[in-house]
Amino acid sequence: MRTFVNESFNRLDAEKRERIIRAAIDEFSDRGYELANTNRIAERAGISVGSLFSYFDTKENLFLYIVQYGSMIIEQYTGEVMEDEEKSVAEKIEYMVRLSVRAPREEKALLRLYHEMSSLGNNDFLLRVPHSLESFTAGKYIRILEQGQKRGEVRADLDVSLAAFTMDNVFMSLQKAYSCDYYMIRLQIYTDPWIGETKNDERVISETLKFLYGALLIPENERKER
Amino acid sequence: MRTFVNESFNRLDAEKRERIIRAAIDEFSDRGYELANTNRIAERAGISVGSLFSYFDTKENLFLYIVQYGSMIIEQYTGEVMEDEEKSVAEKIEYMVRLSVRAPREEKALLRLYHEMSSLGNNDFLLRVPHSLESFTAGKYIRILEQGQKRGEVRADLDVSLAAFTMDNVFMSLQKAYSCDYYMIRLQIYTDPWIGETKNDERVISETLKFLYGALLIPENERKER
Amino acid sequence: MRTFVNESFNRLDAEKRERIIRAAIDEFSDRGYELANTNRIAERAGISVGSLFSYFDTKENLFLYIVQYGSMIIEQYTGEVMEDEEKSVAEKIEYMVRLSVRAPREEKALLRLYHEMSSLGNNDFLLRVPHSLESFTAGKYIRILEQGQKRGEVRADLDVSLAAFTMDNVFMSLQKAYSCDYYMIRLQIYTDPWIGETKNDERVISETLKFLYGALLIPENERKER
Amino acid sequence: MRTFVNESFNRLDAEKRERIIRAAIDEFSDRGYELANTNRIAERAGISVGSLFSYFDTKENLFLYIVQYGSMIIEQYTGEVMEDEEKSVAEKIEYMVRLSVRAPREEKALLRLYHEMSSLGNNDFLLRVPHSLESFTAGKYIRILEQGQKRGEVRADLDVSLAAFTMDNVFMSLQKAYSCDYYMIRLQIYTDPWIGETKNDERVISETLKFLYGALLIPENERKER
DNA sequence: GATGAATGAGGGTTCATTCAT
DNA sequence: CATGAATGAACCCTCATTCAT
Repeated sequence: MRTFVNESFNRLDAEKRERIIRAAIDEFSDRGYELANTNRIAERAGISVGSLFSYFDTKENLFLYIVQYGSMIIEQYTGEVMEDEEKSVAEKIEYMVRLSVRAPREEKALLRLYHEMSSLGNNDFLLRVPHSLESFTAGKYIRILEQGQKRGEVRADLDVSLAAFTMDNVFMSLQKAYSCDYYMIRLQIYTDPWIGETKNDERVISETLKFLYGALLIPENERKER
Repeated sequence: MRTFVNESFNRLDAEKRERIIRAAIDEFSDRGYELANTNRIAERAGISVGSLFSYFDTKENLFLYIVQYGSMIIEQYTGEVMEDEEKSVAEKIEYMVRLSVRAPREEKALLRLYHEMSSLGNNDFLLRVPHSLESFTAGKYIRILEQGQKRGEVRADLDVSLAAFTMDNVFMSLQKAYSCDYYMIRLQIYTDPWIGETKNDERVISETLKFLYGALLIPENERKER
Repeated sequence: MRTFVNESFNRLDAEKRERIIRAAIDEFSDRGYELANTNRIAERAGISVGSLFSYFDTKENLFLYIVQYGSMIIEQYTGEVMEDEEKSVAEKIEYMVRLSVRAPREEKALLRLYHEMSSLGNNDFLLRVPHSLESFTAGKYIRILEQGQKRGEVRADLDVSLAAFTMDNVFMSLQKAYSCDYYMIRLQIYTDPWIGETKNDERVISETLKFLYGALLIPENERKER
Repeated sequence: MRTFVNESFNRLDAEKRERIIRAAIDEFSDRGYELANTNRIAERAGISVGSLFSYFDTKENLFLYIVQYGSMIIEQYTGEVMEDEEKSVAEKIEYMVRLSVRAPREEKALLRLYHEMSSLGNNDFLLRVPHSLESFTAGKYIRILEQGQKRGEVRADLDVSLAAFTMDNVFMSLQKAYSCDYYMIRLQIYTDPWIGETKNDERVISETLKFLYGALLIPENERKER
């Protein structure tokens, strides 16, 4: 795995490292890559620019490191539930949908950052972005669906790769709706009729689940016993 | 509807207006909002900066106008098919999925631009973005599903607002995968196993349709006659 | 001839152009290339940095232009005397020696600048430096000596290229002694015994001439009539 | 003689001292004074910056010390030959010319350094530069010429101070032509016609000698016996 | 004495916007 | 109305020097 950080950064004590990472996440997620200001990141972190640039050679490297770091944090959220053999596919999907709605509240900056990265748009910069999170996630989703097919929970006629891709799209869209202003507004446009109703989240969750179950699962009453 | 453009722009002859719009679309979609350069836009358009700023008060306004303009173009693509009473919901969905894969080829810059806007991320700027396209689209999708429910094509237990939202998410993700580098790479991660196979597009389309039909439609053999 | 300047600069009125050139010459010759500050150059010239960088793309280009400009000025000094068929080689040499002592007083900054360029030391930058002055001067000196050989004034056994080179070295060293602190001190070390004596310049001139005549010319009484 | 170094440096063992000096010479001659980096010098020398700055109070002092040191090395090259009573002036001049061509090959960095110093151009800094080498050399050259006059080898009408100065200028120009890129290019401009010929060095040497002999010496057949 | 992490002022360059012509 | 020269604040990154360990 490519490394974007200098040794010296890893020698720092955890508290300081954390401060710097948080300062960078906040700045990048507040203003986006271009508008983020390295001097301000240093200031937010309570260190000098000189130090910042001794830890990371360039603003780009700092950003890439932060993204990589964010990926790890997000991976942890998906956690062990997904690997749990006992859990049904339906339960795992529910876990992910709930996470997609809940995570943004706890790690808003991190998810914005993630969105920011995907927005780098269209320069060569992008090729240096670490896609480890995507690969990891993709593999996990595909495996869940494959296993679900074997167990008779998931529709046998689906191409698991593509089904996993589309499912992930749904998760991602949900996360964005709960972390980025633009997507939040978009959600509100759709849910305008509800405005003022409580328990919106619960409703979003249950409807999204209905959607995904319909798309992916074999209705319980039709499942063959194995 | 808020207007971001000065009168003087509308008095221009169509050819010049078109030139300016294209120059702006290209520049914004090539470099993203922050990196786009108003001087270069003027140059690309063959006019002076002074003129450009007499048509649009600020870079922001220019961008917003361009996005609004792009929305109109994209709206046209969805066209009359969607309103056609003769067409089934399944046919309309198929039309949209095919469009999501095809449109990026024809209007890549426009779609990137659209993505660029959604990436503006998190500043007050965003609140001024025209959401007319979203509102329009949202309404259309909701109506289609409502009608589908009446006709017995669409699952009756769905909340149409939310179902439309999720369906739109799937369309959007598809469009991004075919117009923005980052999302293209992400798609490739999922479809790695296929690499080298031909007819990828057709496969993406058919699998996405399977997904959406499963999520939204009542299987034909279960439909009640009305 | 490579051009380091943008069109816009040439469109400026002469007075402003002169001001900018002088400001740059002064700054570069005062502080040397690395320490010269483009913001200060703009300030000295009474323009904005923005303007300065619209005339010259980079500090490097500005410097190169200034050097090229300086070369032209210096060339003019050598003037027509050198081409005058009536003048003897001895007279031409005397002219150059006197010029080498006098010019630094009138164009100290220019000559320092020239020295500064030769001091850029050892980076690829150097290869972009215009050597037109050198080529021009070299050609002129070589021609003078060749003609002198034909006329029987210059020793026939000399290789004119190398003799011209060494003669030029002597001129250059003299110019530096009169324009750059370091070389001035060096001259003083040699002439320490004289300190306090007046007419030092005249003495330097006459001794340098004696040196060069001895090296290059056939004593008058030994010249063959042609 | 002013000292630019702290006691602590002299207490170091010779090997370490040498390492530091070489690192500094290399860095200064590679990049020039302004671009030379003290952190890199320390690194090249395998010591810490802290130590470096305990030996030398400032970058300037380090540079001045290094120049002084280089002077000593170069002095050694002129060696005893110059003092040898048996040798004729012609032989001594030939020795110096050959040295001027050869030395740069062996001590390129040192000579560049020397050139770099003379390029410091025009700041008060310069006044602190050690001119011991110049004084030493000047004295030596003057003495040689004086002795030559007494012996009837050197033209009696010359002012030895000035003749020595000009002769030194010729040596210096030669050294620069063989150690600094700019002056190398200048030499090539003069010797363009020769390009491709071998034995260029030998030719430069013999022509330079012809030049200097003509300038300084009494032709052998005209010498009075003493 | 030795280390090397930390400092922060400084500089080349860009670009949205203005305004005299 | 059109032009495009002019503006200057803002930003990424460097590096000589210090000082706590």
